[in-house]
Amino acid sequence: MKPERSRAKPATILDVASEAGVSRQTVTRAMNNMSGINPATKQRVLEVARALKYRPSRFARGLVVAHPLTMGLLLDDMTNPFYSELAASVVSSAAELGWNVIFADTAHGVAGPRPILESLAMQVDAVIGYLRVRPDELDEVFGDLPVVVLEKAPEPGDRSVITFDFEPGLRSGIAHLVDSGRRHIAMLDAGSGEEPSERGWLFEKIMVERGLEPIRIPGGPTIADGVDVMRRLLDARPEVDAVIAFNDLVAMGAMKELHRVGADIPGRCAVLGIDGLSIGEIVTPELSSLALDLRAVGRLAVELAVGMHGGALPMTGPEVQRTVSHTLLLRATA
Amino acid sequence: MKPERSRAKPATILDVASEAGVSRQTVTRAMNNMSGINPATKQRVLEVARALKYRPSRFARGLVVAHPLTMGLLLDDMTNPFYSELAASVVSSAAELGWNVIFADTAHGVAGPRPILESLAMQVDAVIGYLRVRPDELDEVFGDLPVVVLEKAPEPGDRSVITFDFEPGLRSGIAHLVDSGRRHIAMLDAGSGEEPSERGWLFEKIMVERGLEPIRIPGGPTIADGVDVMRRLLDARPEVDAVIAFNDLVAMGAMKELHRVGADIPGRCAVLGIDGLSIGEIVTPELSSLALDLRAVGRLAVELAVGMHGGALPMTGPEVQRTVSHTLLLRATA
DNA sequence: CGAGACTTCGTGAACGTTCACTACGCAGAG
DNA sequence: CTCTGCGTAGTGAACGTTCACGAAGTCTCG
Repeated sequence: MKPERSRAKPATILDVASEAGVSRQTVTRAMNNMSGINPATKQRVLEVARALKYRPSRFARGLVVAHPLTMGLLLDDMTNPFYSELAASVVSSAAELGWNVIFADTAHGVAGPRPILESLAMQVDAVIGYLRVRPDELDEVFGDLPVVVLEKAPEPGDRSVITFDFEPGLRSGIAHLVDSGRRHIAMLDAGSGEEPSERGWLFEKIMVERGLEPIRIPGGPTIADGVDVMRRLLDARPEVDAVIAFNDLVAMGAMKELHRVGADIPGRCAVLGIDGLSIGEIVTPELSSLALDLRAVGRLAVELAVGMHGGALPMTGPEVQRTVSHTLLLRATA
Repeated sequence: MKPERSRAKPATILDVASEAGVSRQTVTRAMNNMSGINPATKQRVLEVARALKYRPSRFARGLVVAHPLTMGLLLDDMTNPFYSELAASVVSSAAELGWNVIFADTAHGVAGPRPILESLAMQVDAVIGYLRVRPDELDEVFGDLPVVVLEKAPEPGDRSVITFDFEPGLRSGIAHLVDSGRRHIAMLDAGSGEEPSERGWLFEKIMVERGLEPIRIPGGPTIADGVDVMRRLLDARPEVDAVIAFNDLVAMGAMKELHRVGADIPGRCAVLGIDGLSIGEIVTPELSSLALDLRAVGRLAVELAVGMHGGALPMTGPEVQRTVSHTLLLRATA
């Protein structure tokens, strides 16, 4: 009464072959329904395969046939709509090129980002992601893997980087607010601590250029932070008549607070988000925003990564560094 | 002036070995920084490896060492927050168990879902997903792979299924609306065509049981559909004082329309969504909903799939069929 | 000076599959 | 009766890596 290898080893092609009384090659022919096999044998082999729960090893197969290419996508928090819209774009762009996408979410990592990175590096042929690690650490982990880093200022000798240049968008956003009569414009920022983010100091720079006072309130990047920072702003500077938020989530938090105190949007205070998420349409009034074309960003990232993988593009240098900027998406809050 | 194998074949461990004047094993030792190697040789090997752009084949390695397990996740549209919240949960639950997750988005498939399914089946060790295909087709594509199907009514002999039982949630939702004095409750449905969805006919059943008229308007599942169907409802049945929407997106669309016509929520008309998405918090007033614990669903799906893979659970039958239901999440619209 | 012990490195085998080729049996044509 | 061709099936080799083992060389110490 032996346990017939209950949970020992998964069946191999040889197990199937001997059980069905044929050779490896015949099993292969049956499994991949190739020509040159008698329908009766094919049937029999298939039945044996099923009985033995045989599944061809993807590793052994990958060794022999053309490898299925796989992209690693590294995101901070998939729950955030910004990242999920980006992810959707990357997945579909990659699919069009015949690549798979494997995900890693650094926010929910069990033991910090580093192990996640290491394990991802083993599994994939290229990486796209929000990588907030030093360049040398990048080399250490990924070696010569193609890597596209998102939203990072390019430095000479850097890997492929897609930079988000907030300046043109911010400039046109502020211009629009000023043109519509706003004079007390505040930025709901989310740098690290009291430090301004890049968006924060660009805002200050542009405002100063225009001879306007740059009101900048530090906070966090979530909806709740938006509520909080807007409340503080209203207390400290009741004269504000427009806010630009660190992102759309913060903007929607700010809108919630404005609604709570009964302030009309955009009458009493205009609101301008950053990101241009599609969920900006679900709030009332619909959120105006400095929009990034996330579909285009995802597609660009995939094209760069695939290009580097194929050797059409170098792994580093200006040729693989791109800049994208925002366009003013006017809906109803500004 | 030969092109030194510019784009011919990627370097193998043997190329590195001969170039560095050592053996395979020494290269292995250097790459996986194992003990028993002279630091100087290790350094040299590493340099050669880098120069040749050598990357160990994950297939060859997977053949020898313990396989990294991979989960396939099949979703309709990652852009939809419902799916992305679910995806985030699956990714993190899987990561905790040491599994990778590879994504497929059937909405953006190039040649229909079938090829996507086929290619996924080759790549993964288990599948979780919204699979709207016939059971026999499932067998055909996935064979004996563990498969967890989401949101499907269980049938005898079925594979693993996580059923969403809308009845308890709907019952308590309707009870709450009635208790707060609503009498003209409508369902903003999104079945196929004029046909009621499961949520639709359950709504009708419960309403009839209570002796109330079940008003059900067919529509679609998006925000825009919500706007549209609410407008039609307001035209046809101005007396409605509460709506239950097919999902949160439709509910938010309905809220937009109510805002547009200046109707107070929940004063003039209560709104109850289904799903309990976290983005329900960004609208004003915050959306009440029949909430599904998506983190729990994701975790459950992963546990079932991993259990089936490991042999702890059968591949089919009642032991791997679960039912989850909604809880009434009261925020501000009902 | 020789016996061990340790350090460093190399060799055969194995993982599971597919490709290219060969072998067999049998039909019909010459 | 032999030759050719076709349908079917099997065999050696290869893919690129790691594991288990063994073989040198160096060092230590009696």
